[in-house]
Amino acid sequence: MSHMGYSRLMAVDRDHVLRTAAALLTRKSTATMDEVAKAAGISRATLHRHFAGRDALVRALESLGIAECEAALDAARLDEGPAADALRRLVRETEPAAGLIAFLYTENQLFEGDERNDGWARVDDRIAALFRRGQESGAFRIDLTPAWLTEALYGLLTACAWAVTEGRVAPKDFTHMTVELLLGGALRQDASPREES
Amino acid sequence: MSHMGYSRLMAVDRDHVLRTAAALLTRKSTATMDEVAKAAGISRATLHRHFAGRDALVRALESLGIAECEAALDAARLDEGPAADALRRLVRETEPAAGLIAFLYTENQLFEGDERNDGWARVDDRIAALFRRGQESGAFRIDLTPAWLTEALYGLLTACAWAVTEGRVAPKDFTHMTVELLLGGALRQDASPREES
DNA sequence: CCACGGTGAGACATTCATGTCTCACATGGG
DNA sequence: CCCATGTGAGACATGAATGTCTCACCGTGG
Repeated sequence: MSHMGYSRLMAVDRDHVLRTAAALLTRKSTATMDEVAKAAGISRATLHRHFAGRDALVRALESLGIAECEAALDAARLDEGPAADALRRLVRETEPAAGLIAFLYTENQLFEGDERNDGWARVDDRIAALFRRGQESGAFRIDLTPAWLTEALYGLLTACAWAVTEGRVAPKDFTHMTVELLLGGALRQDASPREES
Repeated sequence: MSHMGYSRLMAVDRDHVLRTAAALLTRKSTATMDEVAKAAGISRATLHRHFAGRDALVRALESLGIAECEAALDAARLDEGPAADALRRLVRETEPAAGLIAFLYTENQLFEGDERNDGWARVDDRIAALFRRGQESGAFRIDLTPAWLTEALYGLLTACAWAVTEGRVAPKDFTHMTVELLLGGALRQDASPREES
């Protein structure tokens, strides 16, 4: 490990492969190992040298996703300032990883019987703690449990990531759409709605 | 077609098979045709007699899901009364089909290249029209587009359905958690939050 | 210059879900 | 009673994705 530079025939960058695979599997969750290798610009043999199999690749993606979530959690400084602002920062920091999170959130249904990566428990706990803090400070309503708000955050991130890829939401609106719906909901709060019908 | 009654060895009820398959695939989206047949109490041969293949089964489930959505849309009477109340009725009517919707919402990623069942366009339009009506009446905020609110509804239904199956949300709270988050968001509106930190 | 490590390409066997077929059997109607 | 229909069980072939292996090649470092 002296130069860190690499031509197209040098040692494969594990991180580059993982991020390429994440980008591909985000769009097509059933992509073949061959397609993943092609997307990363390497051969299937080399891909298999770095990740023993598809399971290992998905597990590595899971670890990457957890790491990115924790990095976003760190960068958002959830303990500082109003909980609502902390949540806004969290969503903003999470946006680059939203596609990967969407893939893992829907793929996790496959790991039902197996042992669950306990990294998710750590991430879930930190997010739930933010919602709990907001409830205790009086900023968040208490009839929605922190566990549900955490799941709702995952769900909205996933929905908005897909909506962006399908062109239903503009990429620049990702953070606004996600965080505003999660925080304020669809109802207007400022004005009294005029009755209809 | 005289009696419509059937013993356990008589003609298989297509609707029963579909609903059993929906319930199974909701929990395990990768279930094999053999597992689907076992769950429905029939043999794989019989299952294949009714649905030419897995694709045909998923398509039939898609049609069932669209039909249930349209039935819920009809029952919710979206044109009557305040839009917020109409949305509450819609979520309540949709709850029984939430698992199936969750399966289709995540499985639809697989039908990217193929032709899309235009039934979803009808459902999407009716839901988006509800949100638009709410915006025009002044009840819903206008910075969240109807298309995004529609996607968010799907996403929250899916997230809440999964949260219920995983025990993170009580089944009886399904409608409340979903509709209250979608309408009101996480923030308290009545009281001014006391500042923290 | 040469040996070594990492890679690409391809062949090959394996596994698994699927699609298809046959046969035996139970039920219900004529 | 006997036949038609629909079913269950199982065998079989197919296709796709995967896992494993070999071989040739290239660049690096000695």
